[in-house]
Amino acid sequence: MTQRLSREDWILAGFRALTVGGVGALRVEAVARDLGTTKGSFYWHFSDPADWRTSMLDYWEDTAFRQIIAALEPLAPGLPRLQALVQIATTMNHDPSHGGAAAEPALRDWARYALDVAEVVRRVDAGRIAYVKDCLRDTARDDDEAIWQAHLIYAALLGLQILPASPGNDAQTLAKLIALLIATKGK
Amino acid sequence: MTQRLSREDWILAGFRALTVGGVGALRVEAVARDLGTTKGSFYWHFSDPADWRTSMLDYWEDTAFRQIIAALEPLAPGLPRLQALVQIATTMNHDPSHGGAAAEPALRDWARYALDVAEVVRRVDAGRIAYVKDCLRDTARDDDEAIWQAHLIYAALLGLQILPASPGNDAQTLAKLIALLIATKGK
DNA sequence: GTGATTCCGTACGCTACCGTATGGAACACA
DNA sequence: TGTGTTCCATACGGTAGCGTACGGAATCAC
Repeated sequence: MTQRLSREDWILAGFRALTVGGVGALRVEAVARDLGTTKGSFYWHFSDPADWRTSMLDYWEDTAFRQIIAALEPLAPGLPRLQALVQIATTMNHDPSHGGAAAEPALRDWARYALDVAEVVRRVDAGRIAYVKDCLRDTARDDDEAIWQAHLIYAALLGLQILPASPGNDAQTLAKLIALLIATKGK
Repeated sequence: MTQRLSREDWILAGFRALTVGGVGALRVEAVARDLGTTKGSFYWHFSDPADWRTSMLDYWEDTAFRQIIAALEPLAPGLPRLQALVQIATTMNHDPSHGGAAAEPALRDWARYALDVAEVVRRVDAGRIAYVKDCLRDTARDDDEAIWQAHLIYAALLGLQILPASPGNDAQTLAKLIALLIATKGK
């Protein structure tokens, strides 16, 4: 038992609550019970729930974008990175519920009711799409084609994550889509 | 002002609340204020909030699937229906907030925390995908290909609905995808 | 128009959460 | 061992929603 908690403990607990129960589960006293403590701890580490949520957003923006991109740096640019990205995105979907991809649907829903959350999600989406577009630079005919292809790939990825009835096939479906898009080069 | 309310009035008001504020906004007294009445009305028409939500699910399952499919019946089977379906799905996204497509993201998030909701959403998704697959019957090489193509198209549609401002048009992106999939026939 | 039925307003007790205030435990360090 | 700091538990008042009870208004039947 970690007796004394840190800010990060509360942030991670917040993501667990968000993943399991959605935005409505981001309540101080409920999460305190989950942590085996009281809100006395919370109000020591955070000024108010808004402060908590802001910290969660900062944390997520870091793990959801920068860390993944950094993990792909050692790979060769272009298709290898894109294929690895698809692999990561489709497999880490149901990972343990820390601040990773499992909380993303709830976070995306949260963004529909809170402007600051929407802004963070927008930045992450834009960054990811730009990254995918960059991976398609050599295979696409021109810049416009790379843009809409990246958009389509990312949208398909999001949609497949939503659909629960396609386990295991997500990576293959996306691979087929990418192969299809590349095959149209020059046509 | 409609003085006396019906069950359906409460159901539609529930979808408005769901669209604007998410699952957390499905509260009796708050929606009662929105309707200009009190919860005395609610507990007359419904036994409890669970009854309310069940009725909303029934209503949605009807409008989200059966009505749309019925609207496509007069069209010729195959591609015409699919193209019309894409047109409907991409344009009615931000329609007035009755129990239509605008509430669907919130409903989909709701499904992640409630088993009965998840079951309804699963049925609707499965039905829609089967319908798309049926539209692809003549253009796909075999049944398996039609299945994964339908899966991809529907996933892309969902993903594009999530992404806020798509460059160009969602309908156009989907049209390109469909054209691409059809062009691979026989290859 | 009057009686019965349908529908709604209001009041009450209950629970859950927020935010603050305050005392005290746990720890670091001398 | 003592002392200051860090961190947490508890208690309190306030708000919001749930569910019920009950009375009264609106509407219908005839």
